[in-house]
Amino acid sequence: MGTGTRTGKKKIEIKKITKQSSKMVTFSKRRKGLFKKAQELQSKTGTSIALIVFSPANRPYTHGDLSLIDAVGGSSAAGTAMSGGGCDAGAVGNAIPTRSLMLELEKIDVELEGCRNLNELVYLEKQLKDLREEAILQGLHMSLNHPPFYN
Amino acid sequence: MGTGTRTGKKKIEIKKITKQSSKMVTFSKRRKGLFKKAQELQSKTGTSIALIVFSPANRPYTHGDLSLIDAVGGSSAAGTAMSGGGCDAGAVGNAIPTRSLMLELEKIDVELEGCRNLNELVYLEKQLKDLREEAILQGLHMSLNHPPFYN
DNA sequence: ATCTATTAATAAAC
DNA sequence: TGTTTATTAATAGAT
Repeated sequence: MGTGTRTGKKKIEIKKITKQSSKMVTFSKRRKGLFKKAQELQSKTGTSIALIVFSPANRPYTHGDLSLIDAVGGSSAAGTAMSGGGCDAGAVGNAIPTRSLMLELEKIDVELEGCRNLNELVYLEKQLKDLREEAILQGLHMSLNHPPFYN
Repeated sequence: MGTGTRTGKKKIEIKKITKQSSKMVTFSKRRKGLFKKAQELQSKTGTSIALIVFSPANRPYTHGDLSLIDAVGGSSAAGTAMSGGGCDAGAVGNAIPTRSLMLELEKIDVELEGCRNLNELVYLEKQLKDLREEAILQGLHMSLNHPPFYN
């Protein structure tokens, strides 16, 4: 340890990432790892999984059968191109169930996060309200119809 | 001890996963690990995740913002740390500790996820607005980072 | 449930 | 971007 500049690996620290570049790298690696874990769980126990992860760039990555989420949460359950798959879908752009609602919601969410003044906040709240209202008008059930959760 | 009966962990064992009980144990362990990974990914990269896992007994376990899919929830709070934002008026120490604010936000978030009708949604939006408004009045930066989970 | 040998994940460097 | 590797974390099998 005493010989000055030694190129080598440092110890791993679990902390929040601040650098954007590092964040992207970490996201890629860990997203891959998470999906692998999910797949292993399915394989070993024969269970079903639905998983969505939004990248820092706000792109959705999916794994498993997203219709399961519809079954549990009661969203619009739109038919999808990838219907009921069971494998990694990778980046899917907007080709996911309830895609338009999700994207609108995510937009609001992102805006909220960057909100730095009240006017913007009020505007975003209104956006959120409108979105949900529209969802109901479209026949989206607001109530959850599922067995008890165990988290 | 070459021939005696030795209790202890075997190094190599041909695994047969046919027992139901073993499957249950494995599911419990790995489900926990998977959720932890998801939490870490959220925490480190500030991204949003929705995750559902069905147990062998067909019970749903959820993690993250399921509401992202099934309706309105949000508050996934991917934050670009406190870059940019304008400064507040004068040197006012954080009258509202960031931690307290985080906790309030988290409460709202939880409520939103369980929101089942519009009235509740509107109420929660108001709660969110009030919270943020108060934060500004207290001289707190509006660029919030989220506390996705507490280990 | 706790423990631990072994494997897998991964942060940093290249 | 991908590869390597030191180190940490996850976990299967046993108690």
